Amino acid sequence: MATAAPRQRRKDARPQELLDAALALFVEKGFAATRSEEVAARAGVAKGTLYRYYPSKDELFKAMVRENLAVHIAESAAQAAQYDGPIADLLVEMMRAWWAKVGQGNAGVVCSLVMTEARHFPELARFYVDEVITPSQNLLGGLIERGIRAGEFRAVPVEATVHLLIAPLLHMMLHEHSFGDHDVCPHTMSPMELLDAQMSLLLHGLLATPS
Amino acid sequence: MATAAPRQRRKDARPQELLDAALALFVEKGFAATRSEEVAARAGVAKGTLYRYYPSKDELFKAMVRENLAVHIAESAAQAAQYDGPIADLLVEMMRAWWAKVGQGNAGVVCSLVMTEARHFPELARFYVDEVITPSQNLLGGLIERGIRAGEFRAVPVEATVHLLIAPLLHMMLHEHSFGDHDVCPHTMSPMELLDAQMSLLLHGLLATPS
Amino acid sequence: MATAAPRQRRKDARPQELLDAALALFVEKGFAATRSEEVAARAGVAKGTLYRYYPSKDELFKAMVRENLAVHIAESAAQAAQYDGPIADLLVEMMRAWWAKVGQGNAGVVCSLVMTEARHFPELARFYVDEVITPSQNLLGGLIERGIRAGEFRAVPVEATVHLLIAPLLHMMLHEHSFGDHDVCPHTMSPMELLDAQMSLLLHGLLATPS
Amino acid sequence: MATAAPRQRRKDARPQELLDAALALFVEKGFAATRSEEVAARAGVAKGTLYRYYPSKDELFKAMVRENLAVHIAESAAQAAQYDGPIADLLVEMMRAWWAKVGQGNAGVVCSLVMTEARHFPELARFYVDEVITPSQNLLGGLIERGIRAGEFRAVPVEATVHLLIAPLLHMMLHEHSFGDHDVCPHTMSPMELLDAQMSLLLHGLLATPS
DNA sequence: TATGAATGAGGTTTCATTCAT
DNA sequence: GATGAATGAAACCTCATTCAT
Repeated sequence: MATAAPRQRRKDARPQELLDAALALFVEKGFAATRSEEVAARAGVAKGTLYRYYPSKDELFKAMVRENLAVHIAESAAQAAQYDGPIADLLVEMMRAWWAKVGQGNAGVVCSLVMTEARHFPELARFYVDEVITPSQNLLGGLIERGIRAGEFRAVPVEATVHLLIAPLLHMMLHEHSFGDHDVCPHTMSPMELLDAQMSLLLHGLLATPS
Repeated sequence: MATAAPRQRRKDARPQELLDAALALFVEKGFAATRSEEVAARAGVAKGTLYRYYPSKDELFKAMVRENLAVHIAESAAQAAQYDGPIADLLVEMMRAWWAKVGQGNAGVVCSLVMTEARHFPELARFYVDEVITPSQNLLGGLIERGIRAGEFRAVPVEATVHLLIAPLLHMMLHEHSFGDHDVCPHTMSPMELLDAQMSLLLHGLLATPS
Repeated sequence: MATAAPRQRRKDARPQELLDAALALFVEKGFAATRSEEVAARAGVAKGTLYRYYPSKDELFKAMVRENLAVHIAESAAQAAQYDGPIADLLVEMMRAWWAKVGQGNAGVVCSLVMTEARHFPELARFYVDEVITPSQNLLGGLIERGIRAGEFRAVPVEATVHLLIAPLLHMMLHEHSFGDHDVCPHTMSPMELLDAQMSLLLHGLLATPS
Repeated sequence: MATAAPRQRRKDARPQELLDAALALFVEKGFAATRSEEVAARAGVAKGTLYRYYPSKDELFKAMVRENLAVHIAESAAQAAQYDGPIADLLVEMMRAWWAKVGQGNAGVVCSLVMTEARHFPELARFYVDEVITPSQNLLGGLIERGIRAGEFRAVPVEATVHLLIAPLLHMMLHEHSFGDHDVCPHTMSPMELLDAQMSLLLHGLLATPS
């Protein structure tokens, strides 16, 4: 049948459409304030249909998060391995690449959402920590250690340094998520500007005359 | 009368007891998942009593936030004014003082809560931005500028630098708030260690041989 | 003591002040929508004081009704007995007197209130019927019968005629009570005009040429 | 399918079933004393179902009133226009027709209910005045004026006369509504008897010897 | 498979009434 | 007696979830 194709395509796309709708609404209004029916409506289906794909609102949330984070997991670990030049350059490159992926797409707001709703979803929190935070920290931590061993970096505390690399960007995203609307806090910096300034500062320090 | 004292002392303390109970529960379970009755119960009163003091659950939340933030507002601006030595030392001093105040007491978790629940409380978000974030940024930004003018600091972009000072600490608090329970993410660093490492890094930079 | 007098006077007046406040508020907002505390406040006392005088909101209502109706009960029966002239004149006179008493003072709105709230207060309904409605009907019915026996009136059905005398005035009061506010129904007739027109019509009929 | 019918028929009938249940309970116990859940139960559905059809208890009340009054609005105006004989006969006819419609069916108790609850529903009060009271008054008033112009009636004040036509019947209904139960006031007159007696009295007057 | 009518547990809020001071 | 803080039953309403069609 000619009509079967689009209908089938439609049906196959359902789960993704529902997850997209869920993401948009959870970001906009928060998990608790979003009703299942709204999600269904935004995905163009009826309330009952949502429950054919996800057995509860909680599971919908978790599926949405996993789906949107899964893409970015276990990606960029490889490029760090076979690299040769100065670690500082690689570090800058990786931060920029990370931001290009996370900051622009869905992953960013999903991270904000996870932090925001983590108390309701302990398993999800653990998943996020295990699959997103820890790998990222290990990746960056490994780079720092390489730089130190190579004599390129000073013998800084690795964990703190990693935190100092990650936190400003994550915080900026969460800030945008929490206060971005209501024109409450007009940003004068673009994220990339922040990133560049951050990397420059971290590498060279604030002091004019290094001791 | 001797018996009058506890009664009266009790009554006068009610609002604060309710705010304390609210803070504890909102932090523990989030705003939406906390029932008014639980707040009342934790404060040792019945459901209806809560409504004698705060006309709704929303207002209770707002009052709790304002109360806990009000203490720290408009405090530390003064000490920065009449200071003479190196700005770097003052900066380190202020960050440590800020952390001692905010990181230890209630203000820290309240900030995390505000970020977490900001979408439900637009007015509160604005209040927080106007009364907490902006003043803090101005204070630190002023210091950075003084340092640059004095030739002590390099001509770094001020806004990004301020962000780089604040974000790691705030993010650490939020991280603790979101993932701290469920022993999901055992910290190996103490906040003060992080702060020291952060300040050292920011001042001297990561590179071993400054260009 | 000099201060005892006014204080005592005050206390003695309490019950009446409470009943007055209750009347005003019940008329204004209805029984269910009036809170006990409002009644107390309007009477210038605290909530608890109200309960020293009336054991419940229901009892307060009943007391208020009885108090306001008691005055008019068993009054005017006497004047009808030793009267000599035309019954028609007496009838007109009594209706006018009744209106002057009931329509102007509190009794009118209390009647409206009783009708409005009667379903909640069965005993009160019975009290009202027994002490107000039935005596009034008997009084007027007796007059009509005297008029018929004297040949002054046609042999009309007594009960219906009594109803026709009473209903228009009661209805006008209730109408005012229900729709009087909200400038929903501007009256062009004064009650006395209505009463005169009514009596004239009832006595002489509508038809130009009596058959 | 044979089984589809009752389901569907059931669903379509829901609104009306709910309105019927609401009418019965509001009449029986008053608006404030009737709980939403009772209305639902009487209609044979659960609490939540009621709210699928009417967004609040207030709206349920208003819908019920409008539904029950809408039938009678804008009906009988026509029959008055093309009539030829004596106005008195037409008047009697119309009053009897009106009573047959209003007095027997739901409209009567609904009118009583509106008067009783009018203070809580200002918009509804206005609706009732505009759509029920005023048109009725205009209709009857027009007839009276026609009769006066035709010389059939004396030059009586129109507004008062209209009031005298309407009030006794409305008052009887309200009386029944307020005191009818509790066998508090056994009626010896049937409404039709009252109506006939009323019309006779109004037309011919009470006096035996018209002056 | 998709629908959306129906459900009812669960939450917020009100307010008549009590009682220690 | 007077007060008003405290109580908790009761009412309204929401919305996640189910299930007959």
